[in-house]
Amino acid sequence: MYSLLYVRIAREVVDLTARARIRDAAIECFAQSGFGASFRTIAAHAEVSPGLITHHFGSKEALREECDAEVLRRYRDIKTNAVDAPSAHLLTELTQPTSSPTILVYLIRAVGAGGPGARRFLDRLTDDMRDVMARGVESGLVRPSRDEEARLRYLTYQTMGALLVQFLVTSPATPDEFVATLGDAGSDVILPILELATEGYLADRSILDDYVRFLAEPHDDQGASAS
Amino acid sequence: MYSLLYVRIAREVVDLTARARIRDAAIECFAQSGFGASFRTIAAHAEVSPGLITHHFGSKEALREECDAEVLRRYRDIKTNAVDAPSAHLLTELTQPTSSPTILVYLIRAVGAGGPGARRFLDRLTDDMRDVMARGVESGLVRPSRDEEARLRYLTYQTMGALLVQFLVTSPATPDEFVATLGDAGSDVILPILELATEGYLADRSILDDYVRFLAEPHDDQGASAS
DNA sequence: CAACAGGCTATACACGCGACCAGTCCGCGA
DNA sequence: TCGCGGACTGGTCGCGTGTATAGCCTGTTG
Repeated sequence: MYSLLYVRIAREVVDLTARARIRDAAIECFAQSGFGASFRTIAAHAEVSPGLITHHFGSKEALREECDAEVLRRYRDIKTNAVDAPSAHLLTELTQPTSSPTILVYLIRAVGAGGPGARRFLDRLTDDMRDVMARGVESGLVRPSRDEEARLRYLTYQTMGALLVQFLVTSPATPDEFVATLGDAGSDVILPILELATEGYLADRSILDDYVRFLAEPHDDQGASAS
Repeated sequence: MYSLLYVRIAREVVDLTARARIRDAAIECFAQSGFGASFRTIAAHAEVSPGLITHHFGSKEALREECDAEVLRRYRDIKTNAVDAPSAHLLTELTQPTSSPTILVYLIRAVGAGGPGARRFLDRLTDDMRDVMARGVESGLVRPSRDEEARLRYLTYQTMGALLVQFLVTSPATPDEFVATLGDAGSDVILPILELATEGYLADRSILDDYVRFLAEPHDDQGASAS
């Protein structure tokens, strides 16, 4: 019994157990070539046979879920370890090569894949953003919103969406190439981001004020919606 | 000779020629189920045999390109026909069910597919946005930017990205269902959009001002970058 | 009337995928 | 020492894809 434990510990230290190696290889392959990466590719990358993946995970979907969980875990680690750098907003933080390019690209691909998985990732991202924004509002750095949750969600969608689109049009060969692209085009993208963040782009307040006034009016479609 | 002409005209009026029917069916299927839609599905939708698609278009990529061109053409038509409604920004216009849901979803899917095709679509969208923004700046409705092109590009990426993400997490069964979803969640999304557009979310100008001052400083990495 | 041309169909092919399974090897436990 | 169980392998299967091709069927032409 304890010898089995020994083996497990030893393999975790020196080189991981085959199961973990497959998982890590899958994460890398998914980030590299999308979730269409074949078992054979992953197996070759993990230096195991294709059949072993099925043996350990049963199906591709199960493997995908385990990879998702692992990436989410690592992402949280990166976030909590980077609290010392109080960046103003999410994108600045994500753009930093601090977080592993593989994780960033996996996030983007997970969102890009859509479905419930994408929703889970976005919820997690929203959670992290929520803390940042709350602290920002408290410190007076960011304006309070009339609907904090809605603003949070849309900001997340917007930010991740811009990142996703940038990724899609670049179609980089490797995650590192993508973050390099971000750095290259950085001077072109940071200025509009900051401009839009501090000034917006509408010079006329009337549209917003009209809409707020419209929302303040009583509506009748709420009570009768269920019937 | 004229009888052949007659046939052509008649089919264009009553029902289109098989080639056009395939193209339209492909556009609809691509919007409905993505570009992975099979020849068989498209053929069934166009009421022809799968082989006929190959016969007319040669390959799937060629079919795709023809669909892209057609959608872009129709999109431009929709845009030019809707000049009478001077909407402030793109998303308001796109959200309207004025433009056919199929076209909107095809746009989103084309961007989501990535690659050079996505770039073409985004460039076209940027072009349209450029006119709107220029007119807005002229009329004093929107603030001028320190870098109009960069703002334009990022705004397009942001807007389309948010739309794309929304589409991906909803994973609607049909284009109509998607625009319906937009309408349902509209009250949750319009407010943050307007807020962010007119006020931004940063209360402190210092970050932007610092960056602008930083850009004004002379840089040495430009001349030595090539070596 | 007969022959032809082309739109159109049905079938067949090659390929890559995930899933599955019989068999091998190694190490722990009795 | 023997035997058992799980890690692991390589090959095979069915499926669905895009592509290629041989043949039918209709309308036109000499």
